[in-house]
Amino acid sequence: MNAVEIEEAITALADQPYDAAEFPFAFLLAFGNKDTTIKRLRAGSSNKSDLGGVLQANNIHIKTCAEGQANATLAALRDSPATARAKAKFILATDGTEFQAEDLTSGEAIICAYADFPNHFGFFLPLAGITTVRAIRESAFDIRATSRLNRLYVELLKDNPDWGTAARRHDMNQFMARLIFCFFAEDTGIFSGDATFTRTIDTMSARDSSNTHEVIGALFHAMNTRPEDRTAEGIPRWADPFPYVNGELFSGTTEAPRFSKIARSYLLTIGGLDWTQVNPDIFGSMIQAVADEDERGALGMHYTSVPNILKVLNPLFLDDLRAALEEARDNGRKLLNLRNRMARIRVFDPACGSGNFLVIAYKELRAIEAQINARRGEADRRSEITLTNFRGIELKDFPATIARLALIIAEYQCDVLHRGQREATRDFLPLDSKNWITCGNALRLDWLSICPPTGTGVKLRGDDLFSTPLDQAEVDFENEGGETYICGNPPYLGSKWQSLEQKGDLKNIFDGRCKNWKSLDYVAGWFMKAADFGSHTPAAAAFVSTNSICQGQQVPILWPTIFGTGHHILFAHTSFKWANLASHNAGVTVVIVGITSGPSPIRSLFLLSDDGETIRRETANINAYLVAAPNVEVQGKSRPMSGQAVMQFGNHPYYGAPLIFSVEEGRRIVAGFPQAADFIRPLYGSQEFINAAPRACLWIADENAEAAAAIPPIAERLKATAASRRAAIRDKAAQKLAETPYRFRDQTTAEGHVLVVPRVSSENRPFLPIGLLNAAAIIQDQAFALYDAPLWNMALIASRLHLVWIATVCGKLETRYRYSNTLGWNTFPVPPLTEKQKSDLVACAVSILLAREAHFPATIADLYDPETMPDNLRAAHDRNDETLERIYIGRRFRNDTERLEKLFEMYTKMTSKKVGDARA
DNA sequence: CATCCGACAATTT
DNA sequence: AAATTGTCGGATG
Repeated sequence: MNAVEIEEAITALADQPYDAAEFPFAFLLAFGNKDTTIKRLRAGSSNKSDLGGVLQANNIHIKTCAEGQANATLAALRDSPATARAKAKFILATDGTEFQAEDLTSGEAIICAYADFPNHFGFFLPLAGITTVRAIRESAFDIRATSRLNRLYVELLKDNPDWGTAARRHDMNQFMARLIFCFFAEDTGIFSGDATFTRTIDTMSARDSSNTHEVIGALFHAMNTRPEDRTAEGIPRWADPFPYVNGELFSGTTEAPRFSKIARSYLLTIGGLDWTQVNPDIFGSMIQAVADEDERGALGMHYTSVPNILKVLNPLFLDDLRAALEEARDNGRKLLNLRNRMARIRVFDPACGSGNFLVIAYKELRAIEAQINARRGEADRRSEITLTNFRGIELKDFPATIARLALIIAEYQCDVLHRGQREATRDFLPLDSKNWITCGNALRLDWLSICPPTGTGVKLRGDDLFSTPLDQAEVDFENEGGETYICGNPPYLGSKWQSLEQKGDLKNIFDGRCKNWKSLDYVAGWFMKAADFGSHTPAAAAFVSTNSICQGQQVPILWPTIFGTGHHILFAHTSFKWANLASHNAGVTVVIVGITSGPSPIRSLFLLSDDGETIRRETANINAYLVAAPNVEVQGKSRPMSGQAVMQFGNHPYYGAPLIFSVEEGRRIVAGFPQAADFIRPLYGSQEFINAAPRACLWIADENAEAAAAIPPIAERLKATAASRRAAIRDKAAQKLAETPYRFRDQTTAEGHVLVVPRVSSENRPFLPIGLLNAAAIIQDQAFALYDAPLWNMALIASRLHLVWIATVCGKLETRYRYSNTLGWNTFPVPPLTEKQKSDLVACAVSILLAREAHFPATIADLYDPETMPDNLRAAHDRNDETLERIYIGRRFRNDTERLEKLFEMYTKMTSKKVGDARA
């Protein structure tokens, strides 16, 4: 169960009549325990309670009690020896009126009315195993509110299908945003004491809900009408206490959808929540799920945590402002200059979602400004930082609407925090009517018109007029001498997952500027647009991105193009795993890259140390691989550049899954038809090689096709292969291969021996897996093969030097090594080798093989486990490295940094010489 | 023809 | 549930 489902379940539980006997079980059920677990607890077999309650080991001790006994019961639970013995994390006591609980690990306690306990569900989330993401526990309110709003949204659309159509979706979204604003306003004092939004709806609308929409409509109408115009507009007297809000939020239609009885009661419940607790950055990111079928249930999928947002914003500009604040000390003049500078900083998020980057940036700037004002003795001064300087583009209407609202709420909260409730309320209404969040396709819109450069009057112009309502972003606003910072977390989509439209977006940006742009990730578009923006006006940009744009094939496509615009990498954060609110937190490994065309003599590279700490390193340059080294982009080559043997891609089955089977299956076939033995060979991909567990495959030469097909179990598999190839109707290559179902697409084998290199393998091993197999072995496409290659090639691949190269210039699968013949092997710089050097290396390779042999039948995975790697094997690798590195520089390298430096240097020399040759 | 990628995916601990 | 570690398909060059 995810957090939303749990919230729904315990809300339902609290709504039911209290049943003392059932409560503990219902409670545990709501937190996602399986029926069988509950059954066992009921039966008593797993119930460890010594007080007649319910005690689930390692989790919680619950006891219901007589009226008024909750406090005493909680004390008894705390003192119970069974609680300690079963290592309970929580204790809980309730009499159906009062509810008490304690987190025994932290000592945190809850005492509340029984009906209110769902408000504290975040407290108990560890019961459901949701502990890793702190933000969830700390934003229990946001989850509750989101989940309720979602139910209201769905209910309203059910009764008002026309509001769900494309034409009215915006009205619907704006309606929801207005509701949220009103809930927030009535709880935080933005509305005066008489303007109680929820209670007014409750009392003025009929219980049968028939006129709810009219009451809400009247309230919205009032909020869109100046006090002096209200009589003329016929605003009812009971709507009069509500202030004029405007701010575009209430302009346009004030019509409301019709409410069913259920929808009305949802509305009143949501209004009853304590909206002072809303956290705009978290709420905003979660609420996207409210209006999006795809994201519903996968709540918070694109949630960017505050620490991650700060990883972008701090090095981009906040650190610099804080340093300036530090430097200004109490110097009034300097403080004033800094405040003036900050008032003209623009933050632009061209993939803003519901605006959490903008909200955090705004809050941080306000915090710095508050310090300036405090030092200048102007603590309650009105802020110079205007919301119009926080701009965004968002594709979807609902998040775009919410982003504006989130900023408005953030502004109010900052005013309360830094200037006090009274000042905040006095200056808040009416809202500014300008729209500074544009709904549209960021890759098609002209960023210069959304953030016009200083001194010029660029008008908004969308490249695609149909997806860009022209009136949306007409904020004429020039920012003389101001700084612009672009930031965000745009969507990532690998080249073959993109829709035609998305491909078109990239074509629009990259076509004619670089070749092979079709292989770029969708996120590359944002970097390129940011670079183009920065070429027109001073700016710096930093995005969270999938790490693949800084790896392998994308590097030589994207980065020379970006560097060509005069940009460089200002700071970067190397790969770290993405974390979101989903309970199993799979997904993606990301980097953060900041670029600018301005001066930046010192550049910051952030890395995660082994114990998870972020380390900052200052360097003169950061290259496209996010390495502190000169710019190099390694271009794949189809032939080795330095005299290595040819490395081939393994044999691709190409829809030939039926050609592959287990070794046991192979034995069964041979047992029935001994003549089949001639056509069955051991098969090795990555896994099979690393774990010394080959599979079997059919391996049939053209001239044996008929003989093989005469064997029934083989014939069956050939038929299946032909069928699966024919089924790939759009793949021409597959259609052709259907005519030769007895063979893999490729059919290459060795004469004597073959060297195998897995395509993907764990990054935890100290050396790359490489091995020697006899000629019978078939290498499948999951591994590379060097057929009959001299063993000194193996010495190269087994070296630390080669691992460093592969780890840097090849792609990765998340952080796994992904070997590539074109990118990594063919480009690997090797000095010319003498026969003596070759035979020395062969000896090294042989001694590695012999060292492994001594541990037979240990697999590569066993032998190269960093914890348990045998000493003799380590020694053999050490000799290999010693021998090879002496060939390179006449001594051992000091460390991997030096190894990489040398390899990059050799590569640069190697490739620039090629260019020279071409000219000559 | 050859190959590089996956807001991953399957398996183990 | 978290940690570990590499399949498989197929568009792209």
